Amino acid sequence: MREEERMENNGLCPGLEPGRFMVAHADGAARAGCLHTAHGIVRTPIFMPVGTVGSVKAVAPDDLHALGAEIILGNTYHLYLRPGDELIARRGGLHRFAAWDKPILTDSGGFQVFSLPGLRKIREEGVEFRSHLDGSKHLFTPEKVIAIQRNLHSDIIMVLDECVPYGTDYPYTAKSIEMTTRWALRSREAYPKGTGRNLLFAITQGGFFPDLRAASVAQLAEHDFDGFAIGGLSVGEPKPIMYELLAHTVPLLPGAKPRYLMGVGTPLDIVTGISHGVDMFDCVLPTRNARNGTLYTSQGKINIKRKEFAEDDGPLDPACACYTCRTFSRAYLRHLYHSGEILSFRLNSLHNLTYYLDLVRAARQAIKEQRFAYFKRHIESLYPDEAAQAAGA
RNA sequence: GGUGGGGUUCCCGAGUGGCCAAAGGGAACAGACUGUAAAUCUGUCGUCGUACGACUUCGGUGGUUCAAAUCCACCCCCCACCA
Repeated sequence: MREEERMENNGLCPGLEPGRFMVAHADGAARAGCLHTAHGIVRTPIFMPVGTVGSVKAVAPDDLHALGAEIILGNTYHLYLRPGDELIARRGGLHRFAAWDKPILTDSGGFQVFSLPGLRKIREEGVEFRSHLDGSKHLFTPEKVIAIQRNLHSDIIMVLDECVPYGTDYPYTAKSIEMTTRWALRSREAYPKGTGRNLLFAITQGGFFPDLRAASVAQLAEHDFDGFAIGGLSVGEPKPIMYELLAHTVPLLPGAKPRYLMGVGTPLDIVTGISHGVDMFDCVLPTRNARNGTLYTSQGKINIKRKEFAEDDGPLDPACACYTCRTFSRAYLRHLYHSGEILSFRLNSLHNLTYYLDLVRAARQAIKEQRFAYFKRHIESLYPDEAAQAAGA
């Protein structure tokens, strides 16, 4: 099956050069393509499991290979603080250190500046913050963050950005995108095109103001980044607002470059993103929810801890081919959850990640076969509450 | 047989006259989780009622008191030590 995928890969994007991105199929705004990184080709649209500290929680690389993960995430902030990017560099980089030989994208730490409350100062030079581990003070500059990610041997380096919370006013947001742009340009200067094999992605921001979103994209798009991300969404805003902004922003991003919607989202969010032309996604939901008992199935979302599953001998999802679904009953998975067993985290994570990877694979296939709109309606039908909410009901 | 300690709402366990349907923890039930300080957090948790509230409960029985899980008497059971 892996071999088959590889052949499809070759068939999908013949002659794709290292470091390049290619759109092979389009269906409306949705597109399917390939991104060539230093550690191999990633087929888009893709979901990237989150492995913040160099580990996709509860899941080993073998499992990730089995469920078809093509690229995972690591985090600059966390790995810099512990065990240290230089230590990882001495181990031969994050791939070798973590025994993951496929691509890795590393987030810049911009999100941590946003999400970790407490002492932090954002100024032109960079961000001063305190470690959540020991309270020690650190300074992240755009240049420093690039250096850290190069030490990690990241395949896709994200620039340092400022992610503003929902509710941030217009004047602040307007200034913020200007600084995020300057930071991105400093990042590009610190790591000129052609220096190494790592790709460099810029992050567009703009809060919840369409014109600022457009301005941020315009400022960044004229420069030679390898990809463009949309940051600062799904930070507490109502879903219709996020969807409107997504619909507004994605088409502005350069069509020839990969487009990455950061930190999003639910299956519906992802399919919606794909429909607008997003190529890459990451989110903690499948792994975090797995650990908290919320599982995604072909019938929609279920909470495995519910009493109704206590004597349910059926598989978690009859339509799923993952190890968990092939092997265990809902009753057993519920028991493992209630007993606080470590195996619960692993089996649930395995399943949810399989669901997400299957989802993007199915989306890719639907695009290829020109039936993406139908596919999207099907996914919407699985999450009626969320779809209604997104529609503003 | 003696001496001492104890029996509290599903479990453990606070509570020694009114502010007690009774702290806290656990279990149970339900919900949340979106570039992971998340193996986390929130709610419910005697019965009936949407609620103000009403009713029943602290081993048993009887008593003292305006008022008892709390005081008294007897009884039942458990634990420790001594015989």
